[in-house]
Amino acid sequence: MADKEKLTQALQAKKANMDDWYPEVILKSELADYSKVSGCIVLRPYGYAIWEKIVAVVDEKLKKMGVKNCYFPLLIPESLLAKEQEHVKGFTPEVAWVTETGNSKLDEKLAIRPTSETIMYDSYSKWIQSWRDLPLKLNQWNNVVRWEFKHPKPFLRSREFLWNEGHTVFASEKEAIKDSQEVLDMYHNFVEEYMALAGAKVKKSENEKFAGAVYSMSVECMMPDGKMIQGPDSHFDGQKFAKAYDIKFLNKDGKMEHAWQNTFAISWRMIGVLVASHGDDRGLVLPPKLAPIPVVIVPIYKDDTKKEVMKKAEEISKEMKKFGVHLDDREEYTPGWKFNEWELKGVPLRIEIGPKDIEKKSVVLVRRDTGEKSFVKMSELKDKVPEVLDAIQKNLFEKSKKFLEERTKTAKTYAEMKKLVDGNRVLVDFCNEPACEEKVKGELSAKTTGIPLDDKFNAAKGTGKCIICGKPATCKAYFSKSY
RNA sequence: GGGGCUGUGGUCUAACUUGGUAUGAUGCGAGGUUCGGGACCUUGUGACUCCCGGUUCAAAUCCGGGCAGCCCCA
Repeated sequence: MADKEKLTQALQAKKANMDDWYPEVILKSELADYSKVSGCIVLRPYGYAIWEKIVAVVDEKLKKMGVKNCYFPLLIPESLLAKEQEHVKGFTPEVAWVTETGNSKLDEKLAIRPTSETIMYDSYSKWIQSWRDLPLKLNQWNNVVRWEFKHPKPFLRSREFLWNEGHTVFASEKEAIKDSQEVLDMYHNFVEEYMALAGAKVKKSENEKFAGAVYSMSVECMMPDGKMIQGPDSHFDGQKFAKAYDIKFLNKDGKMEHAWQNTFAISWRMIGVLVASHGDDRGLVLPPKLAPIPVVIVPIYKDDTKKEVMKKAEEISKEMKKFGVHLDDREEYTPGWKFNEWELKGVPLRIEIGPKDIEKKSVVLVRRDTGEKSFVKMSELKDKVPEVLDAIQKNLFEKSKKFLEERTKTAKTYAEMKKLVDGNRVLVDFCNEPACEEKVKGELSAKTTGIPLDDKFNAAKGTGKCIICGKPATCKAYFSKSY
């Protein structure tokens, strides 16, 4: 009971205290666990199953775009890492190094990859000779290490994390830009349609762009406390890396040119956003499209009805196999116990079947998102289950969208922004100068979470003066507290 | 970057102020009884009290350092 009380307390604190609720629900639902290494978490099978689903969907989408998977080494020689100045400056404070093996020191220390631009582009410079070698679209699903010094948080800020890193090369600027936009759209679609999270497509400010990029775009999500968090991103790198790593090709006219490049990524951080956004006082709430177990059947029986109930439950389970149904046939737990456990684990839909249901030739459906119970004829179950799963998916997204809209404000003055910035994202006229952004960081602990992009990737234009410095606004930008 | 809190079987916890090898629950194993919202009974199992050092006849308890987790502020 003590265990239960503790759990309930922490879980019921979601609204009041996210910081307590969030790690608790991750541990109790067996998504992940802490490890002996600070900032490095253990992804347990249930959590890994969600990651596998994310990988499966995104991987398929990438392949459709002509991206091929590959694998590059975990270790990167120091000399390679140092070639692109801005990139190095951005990453070296967080790099973990291998300096010795066994008892001997290495001549050149090796970086554990914080990202793989440097080692991949060294190969690219060899592989790309002619315009016929382009475009080159490679991706790897791997792990990277960034030794952050802020307090780690499972998924949201971990020192090692899983992600994909796509690195594409094109013969022209136009092609590269178009491709980076398609990638961002793909991620945006994934975030909204599969994760059921409202995602804002934005261009990053000068201050927040990726180290080495010409410009960066991302999908930004809002956490329940109104702080923004960066989701998947897509960067246009121009020819910066091509020049640093000597990636050149002979064009159709026989002239040597530097190639144009993009990079893009989505990480397991999104699992954290998913957990925090959809979860409630009972635990996780998973969107059907990413739930390892979308539907669970809980049989209810007494000794004399056990045989009959189980037979029917197995029958239904088989019939519904394609929806990913799991039959909880454990005998050592009572139905009530199972209800609670599966709710904690966020299973979107529960089917209850007991003697009374069999009599009426129906079952009880219970939605995780609303808690709503309904009675459904067994004969209609095959149509009803996908319908309800779909409704849950939509409902989660609509809730997320509404939340983001409610928490989106505009401000005309700095004072107004100061009032609104706690718990909202605030749209203002902005000059896009790093100095202005640093000022806001210092004074309000807030930063830009991007310049809004429309469907055609036009960045929102400024219509007056930057509300921070008063110089002409070159764009509109969202300011908010962020993760 | 600055400040604070915490660390005891797998989990949650009592004892810490006032030093004497650890309380209770949960979990786990076995058996029985139960099963429509975390049932119950019997019995068994499980902790060199985060690590290193110091003080002491004696340390979970006091002191120092480390590690880890959490919170607040910049």
